[in-house]
Amino acid sequence: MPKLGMEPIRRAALVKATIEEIGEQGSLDVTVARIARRAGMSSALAHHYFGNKERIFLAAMRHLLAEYSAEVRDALIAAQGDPRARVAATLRANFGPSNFRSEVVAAWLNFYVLARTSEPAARLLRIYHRRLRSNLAHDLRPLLGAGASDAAERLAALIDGMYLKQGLAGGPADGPAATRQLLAALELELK
Amino acid sequence: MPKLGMEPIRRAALVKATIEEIGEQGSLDVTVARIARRAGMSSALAHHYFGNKERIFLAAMRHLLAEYSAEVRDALIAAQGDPRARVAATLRANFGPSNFRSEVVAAWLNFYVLARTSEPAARLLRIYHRRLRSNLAHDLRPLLGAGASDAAERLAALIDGMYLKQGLAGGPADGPAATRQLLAALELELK
Amino acid sequence: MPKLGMEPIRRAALVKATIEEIGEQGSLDVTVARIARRAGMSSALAHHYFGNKERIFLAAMRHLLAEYSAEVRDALIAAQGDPRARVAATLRANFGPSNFRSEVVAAWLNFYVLARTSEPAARLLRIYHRRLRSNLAHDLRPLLGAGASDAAERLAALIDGMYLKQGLAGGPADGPAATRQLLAALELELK
Amino acid sequence: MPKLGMEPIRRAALVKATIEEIGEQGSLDVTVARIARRAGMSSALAHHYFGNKERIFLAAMRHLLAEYSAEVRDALIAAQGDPRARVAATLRANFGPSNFRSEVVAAWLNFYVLARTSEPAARLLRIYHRRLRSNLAHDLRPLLGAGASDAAERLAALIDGMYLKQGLAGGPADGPAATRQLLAALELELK
DNA sequence: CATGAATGAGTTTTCATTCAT
DNA sequence: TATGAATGAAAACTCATTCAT
Repeated sequence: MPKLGMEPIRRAALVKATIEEIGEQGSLDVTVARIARRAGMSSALAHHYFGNKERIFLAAMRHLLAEYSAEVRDALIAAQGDPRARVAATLRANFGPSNFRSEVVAAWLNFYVLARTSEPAARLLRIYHRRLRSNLAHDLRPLLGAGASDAAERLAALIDGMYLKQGLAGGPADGPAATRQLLAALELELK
Repeated sequence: MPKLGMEPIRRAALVKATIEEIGEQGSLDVTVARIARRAGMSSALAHHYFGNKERIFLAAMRHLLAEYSAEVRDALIAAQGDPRARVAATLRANFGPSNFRSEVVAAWLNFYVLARTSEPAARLLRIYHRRLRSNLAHDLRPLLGAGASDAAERLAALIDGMYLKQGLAGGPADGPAATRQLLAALELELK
Repeated sequence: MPKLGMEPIRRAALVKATIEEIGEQGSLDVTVARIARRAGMSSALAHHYFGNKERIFLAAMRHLLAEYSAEVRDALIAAQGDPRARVAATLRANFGPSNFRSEVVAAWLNFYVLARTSEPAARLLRIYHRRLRSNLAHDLRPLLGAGASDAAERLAALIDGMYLKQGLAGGPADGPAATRQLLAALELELK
Repeated sequence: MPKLGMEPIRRAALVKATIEEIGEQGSLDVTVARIARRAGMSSALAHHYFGNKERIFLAAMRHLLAEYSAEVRDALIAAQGDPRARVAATLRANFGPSNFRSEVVAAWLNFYVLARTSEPAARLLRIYHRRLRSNLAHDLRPLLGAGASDAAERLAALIDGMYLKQGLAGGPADGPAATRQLLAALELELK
């Protein structure tokens, strides 16, 4: 017997299953049928809720991005007003346990690929990119002045590079090591 | 009008077409039929020469890696013995016109994804990763001592991050800008 | 107009179509597409229900074997306890109208070939072989003692030989003639 | 440098390779390319000599049949005029080491299947069938009179049944055991 | 005599998506 | 709300066969 109010539950289950499936498979070549089975429903229902496969992927991306944003936001709140602490907090947030998990990194990498095909996916990724860079630049400005923007660019690229490295390694993610490297780079940027 | 000695010509044409196709499509979801057509032959012939699709991809990766290695090697020769010049040359080589072309970057990104599925692809990528890091570390050692290894890691990750950024941007690649950022980072590493 | 509970109907239709197709074609070189069309559905649906071609073949074999076993069983029941009547009944059952039809014989012959490639098919055929021989031997024991086993072997081989002959002839099967020969052989075995 | 007079050598090599390949593969699903490679030549050359695949198969059948006939003929010569000895010799010849080899049996079985598709193959097999039966009947006539024909039919079918059994078993062929059974059946036929 | 080159045609299998229930 | 039924379209891969050399 179908229940009322299932929609958000189903959608969340599908998003979760999508990320797990992509993470496990290491590729966007996952079938709607498998995602749906993992989420405990038929593929027809998955289509009912999302319309098509691309939209399932987009929802998963949005979920990851939202989780990521929340983690950064929390870190910034904790850092209060101190610019240097804020930059460090932003960097750290990228490698916290909820973002820098092996399967999330894998999904992330694949969404970069998706972005080459799907304009909405590209848009989402660009938003994330811009926001990260502008956050960093904003907090680096008082410390570095005109050079803040380039420094932000470098730090952001370094983060992405660390993700890529982790994506290639395949094993469990070593967040602390990555964090250490980022903080060292920050140190250098600040002389 | 079959001719003798076509094999190397056909193989090269297929490798070239594969990179172009992946670059254009922005995804590994390219068909052997399309690659073959672009290379001017039937898909059956492509299979005849490579056996299967994965092996076509691997040949394309090997080609890119070889091109890359050649560029780095040439740059190092030009830099002669000076460590600092050698590091700078290595960094520059990554963003030279033959490596940092839009379609090559796209192919590259996709090979990272392929590496999650195909062990041979992962092996190739790991070799490249290790070599880049050890090259950098070797030349940084006289300049930085114990910190050379971490610095090499950061510079290498920064390179990858720049590729990722370019991959996302999609437009024509701006090698000089990327080079500038890398040289700035090197400056910082060397105090 | 999809209906519920189609699975058993579809499976049965595919099994039937497979036997007909093999019988008509006289070879295992039948395509799933043709089988499916004959069964009134798309080849995709055939795959949905059976997974792959081999499993379609195996289901067809199992069907034939089950039909065969049922016919033998019924004949044995009718023969009651009398050993000689039981042996005769077993022999007759092999050439009854449901087993000794031209297309069934053709399918049978092809399953012998399939058994050389597919272990599950070989297993099925071995079971049938063993069962036939042990049934015969069991009922011949009281009549022939130690020689029962060899006699069973001969009668069983004779049955197979008759199938082979029919398979080669190609025309409509002449069950009564085959039965007559088998019963004559039985006569000889029993002196 | 191509040599003169290669034709019979090439043809023989192809026939041999065909039988081996079918025997090994246990199926007619062997490719011309594999047969040719096994015979040490290109598939193009195989086509040059035989025109098409079916004709390669037919040549292999003819070869087997000729070998078989020779063995029977030799046995009959050895048996001289004695009818009973001639029948026994004919039976024995079927299970001699050159005919009753595992791979030959496998090829044989597959040619039965081929005969359902290829009229020339069917013709060859019918000739063999008829000749075996008429040979047996001819020699049984002085011993059994009117019953000779039926007895010949039974013995011939028994031979085929033994081949089929061996074909299913798959292991090395046990000629002596089969011979023993055939001679026992002959014994029974002759009272 | 001999072969590498080449392909058209075909086959299995997969999958996103739709629809009646 | 939920799903089993159903399929069109596509893709990888295979192979007999042909042909120029």
